[in-house]
Amino acid sequence: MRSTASKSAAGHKPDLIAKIRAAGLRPTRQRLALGKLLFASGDRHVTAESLHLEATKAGTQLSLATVYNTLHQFTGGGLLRQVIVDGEKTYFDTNTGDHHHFYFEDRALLMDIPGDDVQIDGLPKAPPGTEIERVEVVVRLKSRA
Amino acid sequence: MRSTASKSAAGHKPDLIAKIRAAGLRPTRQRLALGKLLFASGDRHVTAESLHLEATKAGTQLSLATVYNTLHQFTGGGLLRQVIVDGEKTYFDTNTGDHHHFYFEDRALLMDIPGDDVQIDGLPKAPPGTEIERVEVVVRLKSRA
DNA sequence: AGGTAGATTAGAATTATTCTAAGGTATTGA
DNA sequence: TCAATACCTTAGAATAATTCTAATCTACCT
Repeated sequence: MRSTASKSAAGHKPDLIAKIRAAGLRPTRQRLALGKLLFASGDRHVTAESLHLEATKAGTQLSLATVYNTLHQFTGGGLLRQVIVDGEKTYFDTNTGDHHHFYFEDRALLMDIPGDDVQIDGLPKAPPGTEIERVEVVVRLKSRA
Repeated sequence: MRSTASKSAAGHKPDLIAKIRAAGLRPTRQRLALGKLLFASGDRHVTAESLHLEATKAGTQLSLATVYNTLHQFTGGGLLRQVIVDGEKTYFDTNTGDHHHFYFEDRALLMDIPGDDVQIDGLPKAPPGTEIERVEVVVRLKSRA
């Protein structure tokens, strides 16, 4: 053995490990594998099922329950954002910034709305005793006949 | 018998019967009962379960499946609008006009945003081959600490 | 290296919703 | 008005997404 790096972290980007640690989580094999899939490329939108399939195909064996757990833990740690558009499935978005979504109804596909140009005017104040946590805009698209 | 009105419609507002007929549906006892609950007062937001409970309390016996069916049929006929905010439940809104929602996360309660003052600017065009079906704005509220 | 808190897992449980097949009822045409 | 029929309703089973449970494992601190 030439290195003192922990086994689980071997061959993984320190970035990813730091990211997971920053979320208050241990960098386990499963979390590293899912984190790699999620954060390697640009912004992504996944469901628990799609990510589980992807991980399985990539050779990581883990249960769907773990994927659900991990997605929620990542969300809790600010690494992901949950987006709800169709009541069937819950989507998780690696873009945690303030932004909005296109939703392709036919394909059940979610896409970030590029740019931060979207502006909403004329919103009434939050009712007494409450405060606005977030404003979500979903633009529902259907394919043109 | 002094009247020739059909049995099921007895004692019900002709308005409601017309409304249900206009949606292409027969004014059955169950639909009239649910329609009465839904459209008697102003705008309402219900879930299948809440409406089923309400109907049961009001003395109408009907199955939850019928409530689901009826809500979807009313939606198909343009009498209701479906609103999805939390992935747990589907809400139905008697206000079918163009408007947006406050969502009280703590209470899982939906409320129309009053007025049509909300304006959204800076939205990009719909991607090629698609068209915008609807723009939905949900303002998520949490109670202030 | 060993103990322990935290993580993972399989499978059962839960929850919302839809389906199915059988019996009921509003409508319509005679 | 009445029977035929197309549409409704229903109980219960089925489905699908997600969460829970309790047992086993593992990362990490000492």
